[in-house]
Amino acid sequence: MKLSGGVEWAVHCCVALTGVTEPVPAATLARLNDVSMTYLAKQMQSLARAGLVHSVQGKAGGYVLARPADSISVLDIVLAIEGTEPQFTCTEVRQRGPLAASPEQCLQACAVHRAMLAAEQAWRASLRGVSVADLVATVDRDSGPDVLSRVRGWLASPTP
Amino acid sequence: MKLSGGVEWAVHCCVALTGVTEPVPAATLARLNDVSMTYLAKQMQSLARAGLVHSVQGKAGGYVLARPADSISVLDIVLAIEGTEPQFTCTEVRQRGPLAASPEQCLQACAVHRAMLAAEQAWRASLRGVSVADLVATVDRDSGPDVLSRVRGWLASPTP
DNA sequence: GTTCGGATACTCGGATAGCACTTGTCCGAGTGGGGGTGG
DNA sequence: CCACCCCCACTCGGACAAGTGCTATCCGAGTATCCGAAC
Repeated sequence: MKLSGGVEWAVHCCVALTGVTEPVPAATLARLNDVSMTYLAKQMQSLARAGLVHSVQGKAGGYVLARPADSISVLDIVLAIEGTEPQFTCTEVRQRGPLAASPEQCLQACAVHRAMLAAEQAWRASLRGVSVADLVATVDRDSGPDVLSRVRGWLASPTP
Repeated sequence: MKLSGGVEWAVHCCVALTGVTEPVPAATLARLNDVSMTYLAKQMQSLARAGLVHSVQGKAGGYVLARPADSISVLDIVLAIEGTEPQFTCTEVRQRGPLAASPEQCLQACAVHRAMLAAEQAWRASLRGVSVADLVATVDRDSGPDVLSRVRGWLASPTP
């Protein structure tokens, strides 16, 4: 029940990518956050595979957000990195053992399964309600708009 | 982001333990659910360590619920098995890299951290709102009260 | 001066090792019960 | 017949391996750019 560490990096990168028009290479994003270049590249690949960012190859290549920031939710990023399979897998304990229930008695999910499913739905709904644009607005409100503008400027011409 | 498989077993065992007065050994619970005896014993140990079930040693020993079923939430069981540490660990990316923020600018949690925290709180709240007694009531309503009564009878005198 | 071509350097992408955690298992410590023995 | 004591079988508890997925890394495929040469 632990989130992959790459999720944090991916979300931060999506926030940093807002407002930039030219592609940003993974190496630049890695230097910005001071993290492993190759590993962050892997996370960006996952984002590209999920269609959240658009990757352009070549000399001036890199990553750009594929959609407006207000249409990319944090849930999209988490699912892109972690995978879309649910966190709880019901093994149908009911149908095992000496008091096994018949399959026609198990047409609907068991009570335990439903409780877990409801909790995961709540979790997903909370993450779905926060978009990358919301995060940008929050950062601007908390720390001032110059923080993210400085990030965008650095991404445009990074220091080697 | 995957729950431990033992969580399912632990919840089912807690449901099965409702209404029984004499201690039930881990081996009996394992046979009821047709799962690995030794591994389920490990999960029951975690429940005992968390104070959810009371363990009695000796010849007629086993496990009993330590509290009324309506005061044991599914969240309690999940936390007992998975551990209480939060699923998301913020590595303070803000304070790293060439544009690192100063520590006094990071007095409150960053926007990403707060979004993840809110989602986890929603998840926990959903699980906290479901007690073992609620699960029992749900099973009784769905499949009839005889299902759980048969389970209790089998736990009292199990077939070897 | 303009245009075409190729070499180049830089990018992403998937395939590849290392490590931590979950899964699964085992044996020892402790305890209540049952049977034997003595009164 | 009853009470006491010892042995035992049964239980939990923590310590010990194996498998699986996350972490981290590398090298190859692909492409826009830049430079040079030809027209």
